[in-house]
Amino acid sequence: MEYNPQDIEPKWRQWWQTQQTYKVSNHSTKPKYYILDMFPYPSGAGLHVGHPLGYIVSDILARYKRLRGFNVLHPMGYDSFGLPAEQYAIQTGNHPQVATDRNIARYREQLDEIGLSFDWSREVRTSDSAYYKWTQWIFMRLYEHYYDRDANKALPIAQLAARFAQVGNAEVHAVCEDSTPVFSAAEWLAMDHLAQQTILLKYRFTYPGEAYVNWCPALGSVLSNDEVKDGVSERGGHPVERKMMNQWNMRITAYADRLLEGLNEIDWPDSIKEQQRNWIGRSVGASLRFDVAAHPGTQIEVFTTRIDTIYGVTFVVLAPEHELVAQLTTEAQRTEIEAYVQWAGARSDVERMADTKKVTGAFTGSYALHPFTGEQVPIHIADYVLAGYGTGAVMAVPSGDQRDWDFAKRFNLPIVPILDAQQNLDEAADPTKEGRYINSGMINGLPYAEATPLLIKHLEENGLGKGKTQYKLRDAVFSRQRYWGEPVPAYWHDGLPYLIDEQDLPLVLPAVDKYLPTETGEPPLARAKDWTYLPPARTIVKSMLDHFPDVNVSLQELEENTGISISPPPFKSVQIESFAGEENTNEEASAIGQGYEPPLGGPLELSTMPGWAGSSWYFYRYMDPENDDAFCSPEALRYWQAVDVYLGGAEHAVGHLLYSRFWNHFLYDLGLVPEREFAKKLINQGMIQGRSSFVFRAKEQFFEQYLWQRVLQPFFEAEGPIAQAQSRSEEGYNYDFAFGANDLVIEVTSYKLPEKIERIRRTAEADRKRLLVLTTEEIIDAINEPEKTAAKIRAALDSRESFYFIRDTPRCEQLYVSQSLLYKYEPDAFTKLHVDVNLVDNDLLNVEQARTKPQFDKSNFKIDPQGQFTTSFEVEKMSKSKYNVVNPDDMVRMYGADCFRMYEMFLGPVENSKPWSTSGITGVAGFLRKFWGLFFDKNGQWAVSSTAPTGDELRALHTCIKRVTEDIERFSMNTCVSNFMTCTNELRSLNCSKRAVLEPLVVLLAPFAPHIAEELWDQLGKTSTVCDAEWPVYDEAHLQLSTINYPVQINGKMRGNIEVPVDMPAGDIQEKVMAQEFVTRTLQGAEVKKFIVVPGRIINIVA
RNA sequence: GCGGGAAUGGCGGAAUGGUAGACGCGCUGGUCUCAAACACCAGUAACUUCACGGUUGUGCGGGUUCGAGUCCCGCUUCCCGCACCA
Repeated sequence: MEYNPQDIEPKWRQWWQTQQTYKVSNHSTKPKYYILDMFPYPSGAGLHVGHPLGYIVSDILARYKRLRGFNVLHPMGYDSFGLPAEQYAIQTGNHPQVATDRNIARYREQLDEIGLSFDWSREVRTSDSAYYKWTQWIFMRLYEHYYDRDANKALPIAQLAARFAQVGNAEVHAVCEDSTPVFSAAEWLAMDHLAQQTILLKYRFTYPGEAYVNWCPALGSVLSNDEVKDGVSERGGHPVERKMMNQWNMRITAYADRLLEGLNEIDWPDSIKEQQRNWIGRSVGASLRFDVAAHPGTQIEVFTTRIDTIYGVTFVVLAPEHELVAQLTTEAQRTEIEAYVQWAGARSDVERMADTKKVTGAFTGSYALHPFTGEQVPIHIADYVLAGYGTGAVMAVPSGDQRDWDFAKRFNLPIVPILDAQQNLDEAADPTKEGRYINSGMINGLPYAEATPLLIKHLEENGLGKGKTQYKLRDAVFSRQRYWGEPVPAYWHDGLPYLIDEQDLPLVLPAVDKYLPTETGEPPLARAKDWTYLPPARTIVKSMLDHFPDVNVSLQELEENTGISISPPPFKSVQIESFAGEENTNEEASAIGQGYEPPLGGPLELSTMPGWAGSSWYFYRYMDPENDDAFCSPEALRYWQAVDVYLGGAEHAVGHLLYSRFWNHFLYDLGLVPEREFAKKLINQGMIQGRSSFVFRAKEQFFEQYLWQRVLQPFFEAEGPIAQAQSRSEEGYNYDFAFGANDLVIEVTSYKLPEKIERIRRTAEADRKRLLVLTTEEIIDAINEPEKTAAKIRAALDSRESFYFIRDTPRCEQLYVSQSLLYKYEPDAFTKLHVDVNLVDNDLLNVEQARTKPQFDKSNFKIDPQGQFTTSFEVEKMSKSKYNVVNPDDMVRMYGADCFRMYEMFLGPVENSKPWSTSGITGVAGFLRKFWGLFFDKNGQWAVSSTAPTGDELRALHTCIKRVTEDIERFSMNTCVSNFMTCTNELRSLNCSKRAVLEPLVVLLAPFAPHIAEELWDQLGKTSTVCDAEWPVYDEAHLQLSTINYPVQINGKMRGNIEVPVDMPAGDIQEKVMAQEFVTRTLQGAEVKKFIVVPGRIINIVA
């Protein structure tokens, strides 16, 4: 029987499906193991060969753990809300669900082909209402909680309100907005509901608020910081501007410290942890206030990490947007300041980032009073001070900070040295902390370590400021003015948001007529009819009342008269199954809302949630995907706990991976999940890049004046119709002519193409411009279907853009077609493309056969000297827009899924990025064929025998078991494949077809190449799946040799080898080694100072 | 500028401080064949030698060690992330 993956693979995939081999139960006595892939956004482009890399790694791990006796949860789903589907909807008018469903179907098809062991019964889709019901539910829990600094965890907002009623907020240590006023218990109780709720919003984890946000006009939506790269939107690359808007926010800053600490307990790549630390950007320093001369009562608060440089302060700088700018500007300076503020405001982020070296600013005319010396220092504004960080104001120390130094130089402000270390402040600032302080009042003569605590103490004792920790992390903007996302489960009344009743979840996306913002600029949900919330009992009663206008009674009267409350309770207590061991109580809930009639309803929120909402908790839904009563049952959570290994790309470092940790910490505080961190181990798979192909077009001018007039025309005139291929060189260009006079193929090679030839990416745009681009595949088509191709070429060449270079694509690199061809077309004579001149046998030129049996005579082809194409490809991110996508389907069709899986693993370490290349896949294909060949004789007959294996055979097997086991454990899949190859080669040379050796090998191979393993397992006579076999254990005894081959070094240099029995004593070994010819020869009588035997390893003679 | 990572044949890449280059691709030669392809066998770091062998060699310069690709110190280059964060 011959190995033919196309025969066996679909058969077993079908069998696994009908057997439900991959279905996982939540009830098992086995230890659990949860291995998770980052779920994909199902884009219209489908999967490319880069996507499955991580899925294959996790699949191998999942299958391996299963063979080792674990109950393995290995699910997959789709992050199916998102912009592309919506853009498609805007363009076509179809509901985004349509595109989403279609894309998911395509993804599923492709994923299935690879033989991945996902339990599809647990699939989740973030855009399913049964799923986003729980996204909304978590949103509601966030709204109902605040962060308590004393408890160091999230607590119900009702408890906070209760404490306000007892002690006011001065004593309460809770995370809130800086602008929150201080009030006493009496003041709190005197506030009306509206005022109280407004205060509470400053504490809630999710809250609407005015803030500077990244507004993207092209997308018509705000974006979070991590969705903006280099001043443009990550998706689409549209410009982004800063704009003050009212948005829902997520108070992630409350967890800044917890998120930092948590990094220490998880096994994630250093780069990811570092990126997160960076993003959170904790810096410890002090905040202090400067009084302003001639403005009693006005203070400027600044933050500094270098309070030790306080005596070097010679001016103060405010951000142009700072709220005090207008007040502090003197009449004399007003014109200048206003002009500057306007100029700075008009600058986009891109511009600001582009010239950070340019020093700009303006003087307000006012002076601040130095808090330690009382000296007057000028107050400037400048856009190097950011409004969004710290207080938007800095104390400028030109001697210690380069930006302040630059500014001082530009505006002729004094620079005062403050350290006695040799400072050359004429050239640059000195940011070091070396030496002792001078010109520094109370800290003169002290070093840095002593000065800082002293100054902070002084600040705090004199009420000038305090030690403070500042973060770069901003609260995350949580609303998007888009359609295709989770509706925010809140409605508005009197300018305040209210949550809808939990019973009304999910709040389903309404139908709209168009997916665009309204004419007045409101989000698409404003187009929905009746996008208004009425609590359900009221909805019914009200509609009844509406239906019977004769019944002249209001809802309120009805409630009073019947005694039946048809309103939902104003605050719903949260039922919590606590994993943290202590119960959160909601007893004090009555403290708010007392004597207050909740609003009957109101217009629902028009914005939707951002893409990261649904992906911040999906790993729990897989544990219990059908549950309609909870996002996940406590039982399921207790069993599966958290993700053991999480696999995905590094591009989510500060987005998804940080938000998920935030939500998880929150859910943990509520006792809803058992672990602080949701993923113990994270592995980033490297990106597989694409090779982008470019076509070259001769510039028309070049063709007319140079190529044609000076090269081609004289050539034709001299030679007449060309019968044979010829070459000619001219000014650094080589032209190889291959065809007759009228239809001509010219290969042009040159290393100095650029100025005469333009490079064009092979894109839709290029095609639209009717540029003729032929791939080698199309050339092959041209032979098979000359009419079709001729028509295409004719159409293209009818235009003036008639001359093109044609380039092969990486997909066809096995075909020896040279890299660039230039066609000229004469309409009258053109009938057929004579590519066959270059090819040996036309009949064999279809792709399928060309793959298995290349039939070319290489000598007929132009191949570049290095055997590589020298021009015109670049390694880039693989992407549909770059026209460099390689499809896994094609690979699977050509070589089979097992081969594709193993080849992807064989490419190199999982975490490395690498360009995709198919060269080398034949090595893996050959291995599979050889492995298969161990089971069959030359005639294809089953050859497995029950003979007892020899020591060599057992050693080959057990070496393989040992290495593969160790390598899987450390995620070194590429060396696993090597080990299989080595073992197979050895067994082949030993002619081993023994069951005792091959059977364990099949199990070993099963995680990597499940199809061939299942087939051979079946042929070995097994009735149950190889997925449930037992992982073989290696036996050290089989690895032992009777002799050891020691390498012998003399003075650290390898000189030879010596074979000694395992049990030979060291003294005898030395005697034997010294007698060796190569030893005496190299030593030449030199005295041996030391004789080192590292048992089992090496011998080193020191002379 | 700051932070993280990397640098090994023609290529992808292997090497708990212990024979550098496993495994594969590519290339060269051979067997088979009318001839090719497939397959199989052998070779393949560089320099040197008829050969045995010798010398050099893991980005560069030092160091620790009997022994360094691996550890330490100082650089260079490249990739990734952040970037006027006070």
